[in-house]
Amino acid sequence: MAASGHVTTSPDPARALELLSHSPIFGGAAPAALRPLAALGRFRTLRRGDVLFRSGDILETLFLVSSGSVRVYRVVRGGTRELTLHVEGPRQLVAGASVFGGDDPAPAHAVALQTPTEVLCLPAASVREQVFGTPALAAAVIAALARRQAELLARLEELVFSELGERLAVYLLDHAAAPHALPPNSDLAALLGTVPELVSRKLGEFYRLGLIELERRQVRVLDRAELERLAGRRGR
Amino acid sequence: MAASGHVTTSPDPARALELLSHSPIFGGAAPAALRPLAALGRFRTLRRGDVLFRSGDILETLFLVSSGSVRVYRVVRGGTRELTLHVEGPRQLVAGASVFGGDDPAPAHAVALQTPTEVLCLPAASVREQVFGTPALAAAVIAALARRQAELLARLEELVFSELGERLAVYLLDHAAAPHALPPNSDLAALLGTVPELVSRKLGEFYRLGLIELERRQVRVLDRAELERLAGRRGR
DNA sequence: CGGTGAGTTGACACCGGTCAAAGACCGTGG
DNA sequence: CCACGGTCTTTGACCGGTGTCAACTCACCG
Repeated sequence: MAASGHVTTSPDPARALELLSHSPIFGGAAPAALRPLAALGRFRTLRRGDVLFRSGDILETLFLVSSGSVRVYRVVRGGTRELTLHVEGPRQLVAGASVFGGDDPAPAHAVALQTPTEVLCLPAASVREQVFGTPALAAAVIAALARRQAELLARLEELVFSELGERLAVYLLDHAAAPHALPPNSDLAALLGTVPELVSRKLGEFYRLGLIELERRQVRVLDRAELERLAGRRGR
Repeated sequence: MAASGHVTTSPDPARALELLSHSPIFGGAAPAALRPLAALGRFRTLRRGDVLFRSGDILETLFLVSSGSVRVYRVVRGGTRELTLHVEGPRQLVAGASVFGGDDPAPAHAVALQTPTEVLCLPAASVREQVFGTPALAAAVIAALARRQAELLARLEELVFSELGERLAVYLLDHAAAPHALPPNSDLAALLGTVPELVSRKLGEFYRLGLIELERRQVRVLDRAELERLAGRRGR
């Protein structure tokens, strides 16, 4: 199990302000509006696999990734399957919808993907107060939520209507521009909405077709044009 | 094609204010904050099938359903399939995310489901100005977007991980508490993310199992307990 | 009475998931 | 240095749900 008992957090208002003012959400606000938030922030350092929160938790904290990355996912089918909703990197928000959406419990789990991953923890109540009272911040948060919603919609459509080969091709084109270390098949499966066995099969198939090169989990795209065709940048 | 050339709109500040102040989104604001919006609103009356907007339109209008209902859906697979995202009834918002999410084009189509359907059209720029500057409104809009996001998430999970029988059972339990006129199978298919043939099969199956009664498109639930079991309100 | 559209039903193909077994890789400890 | 154990990956066999195509029925309407 991930270490959950003992966590280290530390304040650092200067770095917090730096991070806040460079994030897409809070960047639009005047430093004066951000200073009180920065003073309340606590940095927390995680290792790969460490749990940020669990589905069902009542969140009183908003997280802003400082370095590393955080994977947000749901566990379904009685725990037999996982679906990764998104992976957030530096300057991105985690748990935005939960914190602002009333006091509903979190709908997903969040764990660190890398060692180290550092997040800035902000108390929800203060964030809300500050955001609602600052038009520029309110606008930015609303825009961020709207964008996230559009992403979810695209993801929904992809998962429901396109088949595995297409989704994998999209992934490869998005992530493997340069030679790239492939995540474990179980992670890929969670991302693509399937199971590790099928990821293995499809990768093998792409390899046999000469579309990619596979060497000890390093992939390289060989036939970008064909992959894009498979990815469904097709004209029907 | 739906009549799109000629539309009638009319202002009615008193009714608009009434509608706004009773909607879940704007209800939290002081009447003083809503009056300027109400003055800018225009009511528009639609018949079944009339188009409110199309995917790709740049929306400069926010819609609030006054009566009737509006279906928001995406067309996929080169036009061969539709997926209904949600159906909004009175006092509900349509196009919220698009209006607040920047100047991206609308990601979905919207048409009226009933005759008549009346919507209040509000100019996006004014709405934004008013919302961002009023903390109570900003909070309500953010909460609404967050809730919508949670709904989308649940829908995604349902569509990806549960099978058709479960989804149909859920639909029947949600919509056919009392005897109820079933929509055309093509509409049901769009709602459930499948094709009319399969809806027909599953309905027939439920009928043969004695779970529902079917008489000229009127359904009645006979065995609620069994339907709920099928719907996956199952343990674990 | 013929035409049109929706609903129904059968045959069939295919994708995706499950289970099980075998192989590759990597660490630890003898 | 090698043997061992665990995890991840690969592969085969198999099954079931879903989508497609086509034929047929039925109701409604001119």
